Amino acid sequence: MISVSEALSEKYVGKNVTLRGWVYRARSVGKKAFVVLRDSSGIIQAVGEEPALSADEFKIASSLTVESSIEISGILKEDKRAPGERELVMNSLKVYCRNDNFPVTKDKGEEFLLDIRHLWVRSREFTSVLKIRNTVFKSFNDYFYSQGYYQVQAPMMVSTATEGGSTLFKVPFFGQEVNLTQSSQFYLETMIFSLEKVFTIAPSFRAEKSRTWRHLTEYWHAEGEVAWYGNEDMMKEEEKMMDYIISEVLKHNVEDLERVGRDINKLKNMNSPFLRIPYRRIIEIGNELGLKLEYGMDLGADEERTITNHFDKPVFVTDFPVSLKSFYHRPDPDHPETVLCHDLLAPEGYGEIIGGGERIWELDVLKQKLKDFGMPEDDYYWYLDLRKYGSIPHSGFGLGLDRLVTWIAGLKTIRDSIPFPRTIRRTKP
RNA sequence: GCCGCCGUAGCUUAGUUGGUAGAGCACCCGGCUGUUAACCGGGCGGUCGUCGGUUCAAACCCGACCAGCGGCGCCA
Repeated sequence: MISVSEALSEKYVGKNVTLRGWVYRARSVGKKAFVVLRDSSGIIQAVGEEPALSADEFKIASSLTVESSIEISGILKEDKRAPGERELVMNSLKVYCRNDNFPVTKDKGEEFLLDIRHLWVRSREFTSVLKIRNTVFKSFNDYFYSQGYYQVQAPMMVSTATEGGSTLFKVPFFGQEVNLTQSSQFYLETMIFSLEKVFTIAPSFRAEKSRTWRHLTEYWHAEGEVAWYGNEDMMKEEEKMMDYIISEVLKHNVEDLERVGRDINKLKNMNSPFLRIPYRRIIEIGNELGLKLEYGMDLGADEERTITNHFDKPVFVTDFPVSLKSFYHRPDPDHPETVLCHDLLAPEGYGEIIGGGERIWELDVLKQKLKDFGMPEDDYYWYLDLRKYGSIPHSGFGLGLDRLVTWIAGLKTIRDSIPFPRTIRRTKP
């Protein structure tokens, strides 16, 4: 038993081999049956005719249907007429499951593809997305392990919010209520006091009723937190991480990127250092590009698109005004009206994929911030304790892995980056 | 939450001024000695999203409901 990619290599030419998989296409011409077989590694054409196949087998081979599961044996031959220039000349055929009417055909609409996502995940296009996604997740892990980080896990059921409280999912919990987590950040912060450098990959949940190409209700959140790091240290780490992830995708997934239509040359250009532009300057650049921005305004989707289309590499936007960021961001001691933070905006109009920065580590400053934001100290007693006992400067970040995959693969919507997207109106399949 | 849009066969869709539904793909049958999303001929397949209204007559006009999509805001 060998895989399709092995069968396409030189070493099996002339040998009798057996392949298992699914029918990608089936055609018959006169006394010959052509079957294109698909497995996880690729597709290969097989040809069948009598007497190498029995009369019964030939009849079955010439009437196979799309996505039926089969096992075929035969001699591998070079043949310029076959796609891939190698094909299997069948001498036996076994059918595991013959389908009638596989629902996916050449005509497919976006909604229908979401309804039959459990079948669409077999398509060559989506298989390529899954392979790119796999490289992104693996290389994220590998990068941080190589830098001495520890992977940790935080609870998904929590009682405190990290962002605004209105975006929390409430779930019943033994007669009480808990929330599904929006971020593992605060839990990661607790663990830097023992491990110093930690990261996690976990789902985060947002109950915002977003209807956009860049939001999921449940998304994969990669987060890191590092003792003693300042904002600039954190950005440098993220640049190296991004370099590594992109180089790994370019190393393992060129064929996949081509299949999903990604411009690979653009991706090759995405190496560090990335630009660092303070928020104040972004406002000026936006106005030079014809936008009407004022200091203190948040960057909306249109503004972000205009700005990120202006650059051909990712851009760190730093030093946001205090009012635009959540309570845990550390104000710049030299410019207390801004916080020591960064957003990483992907170019080509894709926009924000990372948010991070220094955390407030002084107890009195954090208490004041909680008060300013109208958040009850009691709920955050454990977060405040971190500032009471051996508190240290530290920084962290959160990365939207689905957004990263969307950008790297050049996809139209974040829903195409994940096998089973959860959105405001979709929980099936 | 706000603004906009769509719903006809399993899928993609045509359907004029209101006159009772047509195609391509998939599937089935037949043909073809090398197909490349094969091709050619035939066949199967429709509660026109649901309910109600107007009309001699509704896929088409009106209303309500259901389902979904796009954009904004929020963020990763």
